[in-house]
Amino acid sequence: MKKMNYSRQREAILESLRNRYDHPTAEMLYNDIRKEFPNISLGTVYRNLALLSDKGIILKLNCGDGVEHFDGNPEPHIHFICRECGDVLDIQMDNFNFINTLASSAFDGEILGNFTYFYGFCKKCVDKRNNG
Amino acid sequence: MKKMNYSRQREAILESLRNRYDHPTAEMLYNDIRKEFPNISLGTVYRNLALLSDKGIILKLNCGDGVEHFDGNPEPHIHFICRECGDVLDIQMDNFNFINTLASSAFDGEILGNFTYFYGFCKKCVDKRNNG
DNA sequence: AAATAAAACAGTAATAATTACTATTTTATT
DNA sequence: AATAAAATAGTAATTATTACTGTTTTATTT
Repeated sequence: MKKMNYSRQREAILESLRNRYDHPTAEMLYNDIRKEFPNISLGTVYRNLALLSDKGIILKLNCGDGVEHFDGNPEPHIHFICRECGDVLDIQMDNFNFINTLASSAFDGEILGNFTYFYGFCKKCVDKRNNG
Repeated sequence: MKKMNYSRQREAILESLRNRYDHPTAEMLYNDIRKEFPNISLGTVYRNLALLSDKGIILKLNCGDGVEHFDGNPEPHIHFICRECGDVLDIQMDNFNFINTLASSAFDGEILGNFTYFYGFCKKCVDKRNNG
């Protein structure tokens, strides 16, 4: 694997991603980081996000809206997508990978893992519906 | 909802999709249908696939490769993606939606459903590895 | 069956997300 | 300080998908 030199931009991208919990797209991060690096290039953001997810330092998510989302937490975990506001949230469920065993017994091949997205309405939107 | 007139092209698209089990992309279906309708337009394929999935007659899948896949079986079911050959296969698992209940108790909001993809190596690729 | 209106079409142009290219700058090594 | 590799900004290219336009098909009404 190719050697990785330090870069301020990459550091800022990673830090920015780790400081937020909304699973942003490349463009969202770009807008964030521009405040600190006014002339960073969108290509730089994309390239570094690809690099970081190749190395397993971050996660790339396909939430179903046709745009790549990124997650600063590389540990496999479960996600939730709100049908109302579009937010992508974490669900903390330990030992969820038992479903791999379950699937293995229903499938003629080798199952290594899964990616699972739940959808529905987040607390914020449920509250808004009930109160507002 | 808008009324739907009959069209030969749409019928051919749906039939072609139902006759294959590899969860093709719009382009793959296009190439297939061109044999019967040499000057069908790719836009027509896209438009009809969108229409059909809006009506719940087919399913649109996001398999994580950045391209839309389609499934002639609109019943929610589980999918498997081969890391080797990229094939998208069905897994027949009844009562899988108990995981919604499981997730509900770990999440502060309303869970309506899930989409779950397993990945690994399909039988074909496992066999190839062992024999070839 | 002819007339009419709505829906669908083919073909093409436009859009959006992402990747590739290039000349320059930065980082790390000698 | 000199050098080579890696990264950058800025731009161009690519890919998947959607929108537009004038024409054809389908369905409805006379």
